[in-house]
Amino acid sequence: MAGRIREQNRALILQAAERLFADKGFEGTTIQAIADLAGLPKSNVHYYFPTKERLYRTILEEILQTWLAAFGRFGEHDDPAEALASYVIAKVRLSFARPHASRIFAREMLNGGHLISPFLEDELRPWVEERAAVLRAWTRQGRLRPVDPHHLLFTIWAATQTYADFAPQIRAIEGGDPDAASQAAIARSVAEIVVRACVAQDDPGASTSRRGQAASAA
Amino acid sequence: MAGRIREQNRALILQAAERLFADKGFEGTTIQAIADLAGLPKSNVHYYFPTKERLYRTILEEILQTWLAAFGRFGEHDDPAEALASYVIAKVRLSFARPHASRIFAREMLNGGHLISPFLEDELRPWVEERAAVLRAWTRQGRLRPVDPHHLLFTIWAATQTYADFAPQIRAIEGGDPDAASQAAIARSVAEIVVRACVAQDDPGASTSRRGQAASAA
DNA sequence: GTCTATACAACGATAGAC
DNA sequence: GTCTATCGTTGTATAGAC
Repeated sequence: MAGRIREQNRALILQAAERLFADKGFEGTTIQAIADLAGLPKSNVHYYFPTKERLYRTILEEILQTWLAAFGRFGEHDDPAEALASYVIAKVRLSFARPHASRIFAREMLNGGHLISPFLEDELRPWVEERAAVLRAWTRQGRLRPVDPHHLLFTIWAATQTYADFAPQIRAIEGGDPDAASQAAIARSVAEIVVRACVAQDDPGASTSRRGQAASAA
Repeated sequence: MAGRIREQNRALILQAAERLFADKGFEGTTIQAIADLAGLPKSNVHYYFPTKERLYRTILEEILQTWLAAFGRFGEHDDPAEALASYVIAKVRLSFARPHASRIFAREMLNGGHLISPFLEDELRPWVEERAAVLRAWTRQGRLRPVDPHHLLFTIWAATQTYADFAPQIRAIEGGDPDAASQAAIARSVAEIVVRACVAQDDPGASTSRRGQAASAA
């Protein structure tokens, strides 16, 4: 069963490469460093992935799939507070669960987004338009305050991904990396900010999210 | 007056380098590319800046100074809604005015923050503690809802800087880059989200910011 | 399938003519 | 102060032995 070794080595390389691409970027990562971290000779990396760019794109595509799967699919008939809170919480969880993926995605944006523009146009944009329609419907129904749907989503994405992308900043202010309990508290904190920002005060569903989740300050 | 040429060439190099470092990162930027963009031979870059790292650090330090100057200095006796809104608006303005600076800062974070950790510890952290004290005081006075001060600030930073750092994403969703009027509308939108999220409903100062700034959706 | 040796290109940096 | 030529190093990728 030679396929076993093949699978395992591929996985080792992908894992090492994801971490290094996240930490140092594409140009800052050498194949030698990937090989060292994976515990393999340099040539083996080239054996499994013909070029550095091919390896990078393999990783990037897996990340985009993960991103897509994490998008909430809330609809017009969901409860606004609940739907938004659970979306925010899922996104914060993803930032803590796969910080390297988040940072590779962030680097792709900083680099101009050329490699992911098909994703942005074909996947993200339609998703945003659907969600914006839901948000506007909620506003018409008086369940959501009038808020620009696009900018609300931008704010949610930014606020949730900052815990992965700007981890050194968080670390410097909080005095260390958050443990599992803190991560859950952070997710609630951010969800609370978002819900408070836009869910109508007299919406019955909002009451559950408005209470008992006050800040647990450092 | 040979000093004139010196100043001008230095400025040309710094300007070109800031843009390229923002677009492609430190490793992704070649001195040749900087020289080409500045309209100078490669050797001249080395004449004014002995090493690539020296050039990079010069740019980075100027950015940190700009960042520091943009920090709002709101205090306990300011109006919460007004103080937070003007801080958010100033930060959004800075993102649009100096997107390259923002993206170099973001890359520094993604790279682990090693070069800016003194800044984070010595400048940012004390500023955060002072502002957190103000936010807590406002909450005690009943002017601000109980919200985790740190996470509120993280959210503000992330939401404002995303317009520089993740510009390709904004572009893909909005269908183009925002003009001056759109930039002002964006600043108000984000400020509104932040103010609504945490300013107490019965605070008299909040009423001005709560009205008439509804979304101008795309 | 795995590893060693090496070709080839690109980059940062320097020396030295002007 | 400016520019040309070049050195030394590093990195990707490949060829070929095992």
